[in-house]
Amino acid sequence: MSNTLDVLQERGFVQQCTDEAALHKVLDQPPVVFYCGFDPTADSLHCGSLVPIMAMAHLQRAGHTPIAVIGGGTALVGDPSGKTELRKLLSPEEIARNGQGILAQIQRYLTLDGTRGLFVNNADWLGPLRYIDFLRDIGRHFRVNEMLRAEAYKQRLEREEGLSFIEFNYQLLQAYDFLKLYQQHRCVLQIGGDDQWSNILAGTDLIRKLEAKTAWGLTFPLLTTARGDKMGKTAQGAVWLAAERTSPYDFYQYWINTDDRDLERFLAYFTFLPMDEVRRLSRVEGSALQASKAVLAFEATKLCHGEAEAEKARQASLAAFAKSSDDLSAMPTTVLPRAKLAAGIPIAEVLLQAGLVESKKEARRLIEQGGAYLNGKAVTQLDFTVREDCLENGAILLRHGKKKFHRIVVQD
RNA sequence: GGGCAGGUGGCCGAGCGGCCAAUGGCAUCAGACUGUAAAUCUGACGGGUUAUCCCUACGGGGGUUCGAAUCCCUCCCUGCCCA
Repeated sequence: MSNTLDVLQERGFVQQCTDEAALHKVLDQPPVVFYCGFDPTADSLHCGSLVPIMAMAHLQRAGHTPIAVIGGGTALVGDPSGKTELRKLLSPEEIARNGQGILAQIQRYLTLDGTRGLFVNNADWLGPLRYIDFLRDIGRHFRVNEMLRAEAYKQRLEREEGLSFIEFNYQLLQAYDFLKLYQQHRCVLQIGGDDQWSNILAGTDLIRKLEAKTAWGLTFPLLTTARGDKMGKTAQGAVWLAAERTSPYDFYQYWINTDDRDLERFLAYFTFLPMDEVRRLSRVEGSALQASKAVLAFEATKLCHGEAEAEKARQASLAAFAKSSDDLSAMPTTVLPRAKLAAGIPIAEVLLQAGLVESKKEARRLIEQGGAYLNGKAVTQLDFTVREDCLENGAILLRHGKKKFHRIVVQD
């Protein structure tokens, strides 16, 4: 069996590593306890977080023990790494609530049963910290001149917004996390995005200084799409893992729309398909890539929402785009009272209610530009009224542009 | 604490008394082309019971003026230099 580090490397997960040869050796003897932190800045993770999650899953599959650390304490401070601006601070209540949501999502990918894997909140040990004690025990090990040289701070230092003292402390807290996890769980590896590199090093340094032990760090490349956009962001906002925020259908569509150039990387990152299969799927050319993208979309949706939801999303997608299915049930749907429809509703109103436009002015613009469709036909009249006779098989299919669909059904 | 320079629409960045809902770039959206991809071209791009009418908007508040993003006062925020 190949070493997990080789697996991660082959799949493109490794950007930097503190000591590759040594880590390779360590990972030959599972279980190695490792951790990755997640910011509870929202009640759901978005698909950018799938990179660390998948990396953790690969490590767990190889017999290692993951600790998912929810940054309940550090989120009170705010990580400046790689950020160009100061993040707004969250209340402790918000953070606690967000942590719960995130835990549920991570558990779809990892087993965190207390034995094979753990879930902890760093607020547990950061909360009770006493400032003077912390300064004396931990603070003394940090050189400010050294910290200032870290890439993570450099950007902010050079920018106009500057860097506040609270943010500057973030690195100490994250290093302290690593130390605590080492002391409590013999955790010897931290993984994270490449913007975490200096924070991770701060942790391994601290463990060396205080425990005279070696710990390792591993970072992933910061994911951007071929176009240079941040992974998981669309014009409509982030692609969330929570079904209430991004429906399985929309999640599926996100992956279907992957840029050709990203396909191979994404298959490697976001599915568990063997690399031979990944390469085979990526080798095809032209429109045949669409079928490969469908595999990516299905696999990624299956991991996040389960096979049944993935299948429904696939059917709805086929129904909308390829007409080779008639199961539209997974498509985002709005229910209207039959009486209201019988009375007639202006098309702009319907588009607005369906969430396909954000204002009536936008609806008007869309119609004027020929981008509004009702049951597959372009709507040309600005004042078109939607009535009961628009129902086809009990539903109305609205479309914004080429690929944003929404279904309207009525209820008595 | 003192001095200087700044805070403009999702971002960058012009404007410096009326012609400003605010030049330009990026992003976004639609159309054409296509493979639910990319690139390219064309158009749109604050909101409102579509009106050449109203509302909201140039860090917050107050003021001068017929009229302010533009001038004055004050508060808040940021950077640089000095302490």
